[in-house]
Amino acid sequence: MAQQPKPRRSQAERSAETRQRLLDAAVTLMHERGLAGTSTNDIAETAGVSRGALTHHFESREELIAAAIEDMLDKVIGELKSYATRVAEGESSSDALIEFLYGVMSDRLFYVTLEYLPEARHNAMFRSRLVPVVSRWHAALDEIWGELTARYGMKPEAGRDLLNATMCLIRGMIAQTILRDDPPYYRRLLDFWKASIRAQLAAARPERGGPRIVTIPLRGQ
Amino acid sequence: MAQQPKPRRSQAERSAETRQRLLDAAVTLMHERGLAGTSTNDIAETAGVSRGALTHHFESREELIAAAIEDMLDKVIGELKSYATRVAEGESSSDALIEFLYGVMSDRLFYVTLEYLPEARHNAMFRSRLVPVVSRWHAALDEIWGELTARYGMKPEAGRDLLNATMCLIRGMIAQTILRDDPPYYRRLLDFWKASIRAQLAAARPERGGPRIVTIPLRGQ
DNA sequence: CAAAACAAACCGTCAAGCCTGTTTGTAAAT
DNA sequence: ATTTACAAACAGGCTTGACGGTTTGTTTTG
Repeated sequence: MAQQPKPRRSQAERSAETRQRLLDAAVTLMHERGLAGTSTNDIAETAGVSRGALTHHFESREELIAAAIEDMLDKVIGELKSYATRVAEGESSSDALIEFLYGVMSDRLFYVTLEYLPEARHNAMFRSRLVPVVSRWHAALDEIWGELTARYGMKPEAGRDLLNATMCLIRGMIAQTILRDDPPYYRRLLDFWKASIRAQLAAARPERGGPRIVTIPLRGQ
Repeated sequence: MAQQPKPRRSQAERSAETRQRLLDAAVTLMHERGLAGTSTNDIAETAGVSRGALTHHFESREELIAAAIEDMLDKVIGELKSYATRVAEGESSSDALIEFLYGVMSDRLFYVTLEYLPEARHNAMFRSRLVPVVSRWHAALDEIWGELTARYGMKPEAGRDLLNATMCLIRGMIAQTILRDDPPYYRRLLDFWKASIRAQLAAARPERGGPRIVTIPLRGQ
């Protein structure tokens, strides 16, 4: 009942906002109802625009979904790059970084990923559409992890192994949460992993040239 | 053009075979075309039976899919139990066991799992329908892994952490293969992990009661 | 600066296709 | 003969992409 919110936005503004509302709605619905449970109708409704507007902005449902995923990933890449500076300045331990990555992935990112992975697997067009963003995402991960391992004088190549293992572990954990609801299980696993990484990083410190010896922290008691 | 294959099978035989053909077709199609790309029509056609036969055996598409998943899992559980005896008799190293698990998961199991995880996440009925089989699957994993860790005198609790990490890593790796086609990446990661597990098991050998020290194998050169 | 011409954004309906579950009918086993 | 297994036709619902029409903003012209 206030004044009508029509401060004469420019075409570009109107267009950008509508487009963004559609992208956000698509990601939200993919997360909440799944890709299969998300029709273009649902997306338009959630975005608060007509289905006509949706078709005006996106050639097909597939293109909208892909654009929404790209948008989501680009935002997360932004968060990552911002966190990376903190890591570079030594303000983040490996423990904190791992928690950060798990947080980012389990917030929405990997659940949404699980929604579209099947489509990506069976639809080559869709998959190629996503490859560039995914590469940017991987590059951002390499970058932030490189900041960490560099501090420990670890060779980039060896560091990347730790990153890949860490990310795959996190992916697997999140997939597992769907059929196994057991928070302590995941807490414990993540703590175990943080300790492993800590040990590996410590072992990389180039102090003596001899064989690398490291104490493995006790787990689970 | 041979003789007609109608040696007067019993009802139970006819029924069981048709049912099995449907289950097999469902799993095959889930793997090849994805869950979303698999209609009951497709399943009946692939199974070589009519859609009427399908509806006769399964109340709904959802029930058929669930039954197919259960069947697939039960078969894999069988393979696992059979391999477990080999482990118990010391005929399998940790390296071999990890390769075996990766092989089982990446053959079809986890790709099919990725197909139905979204449905399981959003459909509570479907999820509860699967929980019992999934529990049996986890129990079989615990059993086979227990055979291994017991040989090293590792406490079951600590051993389970290694199993969970191993399985989650494998899950994450397989999910990753969809958007990143890079066999050396996965080969390297798995080798890295086998070495880690080897070291952890060796460290668990109860020789001295002192702090556990273990050499970390060099990676990547 | 004002009006006209144009372009872009947006809306709502329609038709075609597909898919699932139901119902009705036939063959095979007990 | 009766029950079970299977087959085929049917009906209803949902979804997507297409299209004609309307509103809003931008550019050109007098």
